[in-house]
Amino acid sequence: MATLADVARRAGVSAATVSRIVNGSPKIVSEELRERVLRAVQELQYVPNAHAQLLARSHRTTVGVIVHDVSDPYFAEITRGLQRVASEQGRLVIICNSYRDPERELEYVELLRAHQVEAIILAGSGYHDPAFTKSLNAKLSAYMATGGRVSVIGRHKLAGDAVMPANEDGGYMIGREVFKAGHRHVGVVAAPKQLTTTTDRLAGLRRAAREFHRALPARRIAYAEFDRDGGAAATEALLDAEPRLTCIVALNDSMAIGALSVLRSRGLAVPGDVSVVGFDDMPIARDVTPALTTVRLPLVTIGARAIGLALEAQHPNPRVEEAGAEIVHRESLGVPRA
Amino acid sequence: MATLADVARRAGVSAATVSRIVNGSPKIVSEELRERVLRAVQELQYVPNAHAQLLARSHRTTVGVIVHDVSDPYFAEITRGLQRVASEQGRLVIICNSYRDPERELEYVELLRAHQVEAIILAGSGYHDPAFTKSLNAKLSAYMATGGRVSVIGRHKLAGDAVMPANEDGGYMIGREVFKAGHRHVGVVAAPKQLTTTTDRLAGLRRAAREFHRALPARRIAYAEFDRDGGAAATEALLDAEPRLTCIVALNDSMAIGALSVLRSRGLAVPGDVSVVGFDDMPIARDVTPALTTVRLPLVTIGARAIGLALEAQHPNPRVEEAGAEIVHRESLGVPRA
DNA sequence: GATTACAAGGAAAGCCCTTTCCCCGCGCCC
DNA sequence: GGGCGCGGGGAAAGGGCTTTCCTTGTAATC
Repeated sequence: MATLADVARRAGVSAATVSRIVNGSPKIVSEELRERVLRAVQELQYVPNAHAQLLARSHRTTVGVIVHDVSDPYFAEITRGLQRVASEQGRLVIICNSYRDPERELEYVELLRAHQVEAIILAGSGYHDPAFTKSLNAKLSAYMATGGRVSVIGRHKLAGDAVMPANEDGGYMIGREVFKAGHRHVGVVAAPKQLTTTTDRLAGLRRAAREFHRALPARRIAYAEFDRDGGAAATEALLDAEPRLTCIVALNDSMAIGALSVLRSRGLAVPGDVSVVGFDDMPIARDVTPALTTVRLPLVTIGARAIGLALEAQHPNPRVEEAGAEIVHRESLGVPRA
Repeated sequence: MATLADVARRAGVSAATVSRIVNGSPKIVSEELRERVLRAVQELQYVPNAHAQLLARSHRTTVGVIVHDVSDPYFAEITRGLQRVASEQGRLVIICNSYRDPERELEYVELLRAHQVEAIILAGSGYHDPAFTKSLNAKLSAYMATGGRVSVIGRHKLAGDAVMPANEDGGYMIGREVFKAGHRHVGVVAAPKQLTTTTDRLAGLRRAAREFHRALPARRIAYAEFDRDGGAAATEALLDAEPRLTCIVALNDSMAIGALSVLRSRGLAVPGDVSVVGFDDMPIARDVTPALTTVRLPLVTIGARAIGLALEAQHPNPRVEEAGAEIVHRESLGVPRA
């Protein structure tokens, strides 16, 4: 690889001059040298070593994002918003997939810190695991202590600024819809218990249930992986245990799609026999049959705000912003069969 | 940020010793010093500066991947395979989204080179644009000239090793199914003309048409964006121009889903009135109604092989591997209405 | 007891760039 | 004509780490 020094030698100038030209420094350089240098850069196919630059420069310009999985539409949306703001502000973003492995999350915080990122954005559900939360917080605090900025999405009790999606509220809103429609035997297709997203959304559902004087007994809640196949598995379990179910509330749209598939294979009509509702309003929700009634979270905005908080000038107090939810009415929720 | 020197000072040893301990060098260090150093590392929350390390070390250990969009299932699958091999081989991967912008692709090659990556993997359709191809090749060659490895997925005429998905063959196979079923008025919902993926898949379709003595006139091919909404738009255009269509071949599953949605809103039954077939077999293909008949590409394997080629010991000649395709029969393809 | 051999740790030379500081020469002013 | 200011360029000091090469102290050998 050609280096700055090679270019300088070839152009017959000092390294300083090359650096100034290549980086467009404000310092004035004569047209003649500029041309010579640019020609040498071309001829040698010179590209500055990014690591050397980062070492030499003091200001940081890249931010790290830790998500469960970018290819999951939920995170893809968040990331989209985040990227937009990042490029507006001239920042590069490094994306890390934790695949919901707390250990890996810890490792990535360290990796990002090693890469001297300006800020770390942590998106995705938290875990009900005090030991883990503590060590994550320790790492995050250490990072913040040295000037790093941290911003989290939908996480309780973590250092740094936070944007909170309306998980509890959204659960409440969709619960109301379901109970308002008259459903009494409602099953919940839930994600793993130790995810805070699960408990938050469930809490909202319970609040709605209380309001309508309905029960949400434990046996009507099935926990499984937070994806399509998990949704299918949980639905099977629920249906086997409670054949009288008239409505299934899935804790996200992927799980709802799994539920739909099981229902179809059992010959149950949706919403004729059983209603199904989802959560998140991912793009595919409108394209399945029947189209999903679900709750929309402003994911793109959430991502944008998270990075916005992180990039703003230093604030003494961690700030918490709430992001609302809204019901999207489509076709998968009906009234219970008489 | 604490530095190596800080740790050394605190532990009362030299920087060399700290480096050896932190990196687990083979050189033997006494138990006593090791403990002192590790304690200092703990107390100072020391994390090595990755850029300084990369600068000081000679061997590269991260590979760069340029895709159109990781959140697109097509690339998500490829990336999954690629990541697996990468972590098996102790490599980190940097993912860059070009969003199908050739300019950005060029920039990313440069960025990855600046970051001293060991290999660059380029995934996703090529462009019918000689000028662009030439400058991309120039950049890639410059990179390879300095020891960089390049491996491309589904791209014609590019430097480096290549893995070729069976676009032409897949097109041929799905075309055969369609014509075998008796369809005579077949419309194609195609991606932009300048993508090689489009022309390759179309070429396969044409080969099948010739074999069955059928025509595929230009007016029955509608070009649009390579996504769900593009599929919808192209389908509208096709239906307006040729109301007698009995089958729509979409050039990927997303476009097929867009087609399905238009057909539904026009009250046309699938496959009763119009059949629809897709391409790629992305996970959602089985969950839409009707489930899509499509062609499956071994995307995970393709990703794995691409990085495999790149990481293997130097080979003089660029190698090209072919990856097969296979038809997945589901419900969206029927026989034409009599 | 002198010599050798080796184990353990340190000094210092890079890795490649940015940026401050300094120097030189020129035109300008009084 | 001497002093000043300034435009244009270079020297060199980092930035934080790895690794080679040395030094030192100790044990082993005859």
